Amino acid sequence: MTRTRRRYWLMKSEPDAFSIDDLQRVGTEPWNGVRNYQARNFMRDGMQVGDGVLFYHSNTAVPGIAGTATVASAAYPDDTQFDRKSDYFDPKATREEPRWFLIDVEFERKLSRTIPLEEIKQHGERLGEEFALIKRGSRLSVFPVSADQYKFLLSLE
DNA sequence: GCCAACGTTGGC
DNA sequence: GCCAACGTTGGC
Repeated sequence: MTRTRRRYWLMKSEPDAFSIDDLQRVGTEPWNGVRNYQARNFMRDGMQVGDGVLFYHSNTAVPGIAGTATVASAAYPDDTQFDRKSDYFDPKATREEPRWFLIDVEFERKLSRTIPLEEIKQHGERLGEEFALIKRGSRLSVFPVSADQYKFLLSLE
């Protein structure tokens, strides 16, 4: 078997809906509800068990990186796409041809403090202006982070 | 295949 | 709550 270098990702969640504390409580959570093709493709085609995840709190008073997690499963179909009663129901998806995939995310640790977006932005030059978190207008909720970016961001803790 | 209209994201 | 930026939908 070939060994694959661990990859890193950033995943956004609105803490009112699901926070790092919620993840700590449940341990592992299926990352359902992603309905963006680019984000889906990262989960379906890019992620592997053991990959590192920066857990980001969005749409909250102080948005920022709140914890770390790991990818805990291979990609599989997001069940909510088949559930008529779910907000994430997709009438065009079928069991035979699912449209949306997810992975399980496992709690690693909560940071001693949330690293605020405002502070991260001050390191744009260090992180690269193309970094999706600080790139103007970027709304992607799942995207790759380089090993260097990962290490640097956590060094701000 | 174009593109206007619409819905969503997410910082502020 | 506002609204800029973006992605998706659907008529043509």
